[in-house]
Amino acid sequence: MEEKSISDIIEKYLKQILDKSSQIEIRRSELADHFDVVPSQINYVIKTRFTIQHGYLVQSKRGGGGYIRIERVNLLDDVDMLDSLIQAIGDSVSERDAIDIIQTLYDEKVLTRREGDLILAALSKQALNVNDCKLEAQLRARILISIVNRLRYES
Amino acid sequence: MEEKSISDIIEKYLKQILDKSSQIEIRRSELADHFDVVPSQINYVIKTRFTIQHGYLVQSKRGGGGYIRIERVNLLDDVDMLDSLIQAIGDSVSERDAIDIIQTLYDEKVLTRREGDLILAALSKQALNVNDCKLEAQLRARILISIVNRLRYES
DNA sequence: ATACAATTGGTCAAAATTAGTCAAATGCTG
DNA sequence: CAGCATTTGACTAATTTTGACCAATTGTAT
Repeated sequence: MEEKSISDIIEKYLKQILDKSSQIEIRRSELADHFDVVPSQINYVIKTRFTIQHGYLVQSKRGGGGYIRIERVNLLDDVDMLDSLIQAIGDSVSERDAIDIIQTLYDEKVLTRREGDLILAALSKQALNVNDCKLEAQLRARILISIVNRLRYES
Repeated sequence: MEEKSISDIIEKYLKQILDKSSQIEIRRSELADHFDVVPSQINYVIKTRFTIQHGYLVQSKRGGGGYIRIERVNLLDDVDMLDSLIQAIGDSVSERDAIDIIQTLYDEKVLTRREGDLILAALSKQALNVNDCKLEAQLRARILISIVNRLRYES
């Protein structure tokens, strides 16, 4: 469907493993060799596709015996999940981050598909276009926090 | 129905595929090469012939592995009602008006109670507070229109 | 212990690869 | 001819890919 770039392929590979084991440890250069890319591309994949907004936690260690560990975290297990989410949102959110956050909330069954779609319509670049990228991202953060806070009152 | 322009031919080509597969992914430059036109003509064809009013949803991605995806979606029955609602919204909406509009959509069973609540959280004075009442009302109108437009179809 | 070499991973920015925008030029139709 | 649609291309924006340089950790020789 959408594995056009090598980054997409690496992402899919890692997520397939993470579907089963909740945590994996890789050797950066090994994985890079396996897909015939430079090592720093692994960092790129992780930075763009395994953020906390996506529901993943990443730890690493350098030097001999170094590794990169990716862990799938279940936000729902966290009693103050909404709090930590608001924490993660901060005071500025790009549209891409918003998509990731809504996707995670959907994955966690906090939102229905339709609710997520409607929220994304509200957070879209088009809707918030205000000729000031900074203000736009701040608005998006405030709206998102307002919605997340509204989620506290039911369900 | 003779296709006079190359745009018509490209449109027909794409719609023939979409008659069978409900979704296609193209590479802009490839398609442009195939019909021997400049890449931006593909954008023209899409913008004039594959709008949401026509029942198509378009998504795209730039950069390596980029694509343009066109999806045929099911338009809902009460599209006319949404049109007149958008007319009524205009380019500025107070929070009070927003509440009324959401209430109407709820009464018409276009929105669930929860969806309405979440939308109102997004449209609240608090969320949109931007120290400029006029801008705030304009933003509220744009967000509301974006949401209403999203209601035109189901994915 | 200390120094140095070896082994990992991290950062950052340039280059490459797509797509988007906009307006001028051109063509077509009433 | 006037007005609208189409075609074109220069400029812009987003995303990925690559590589040079940096930082941390471990192993080893003195």
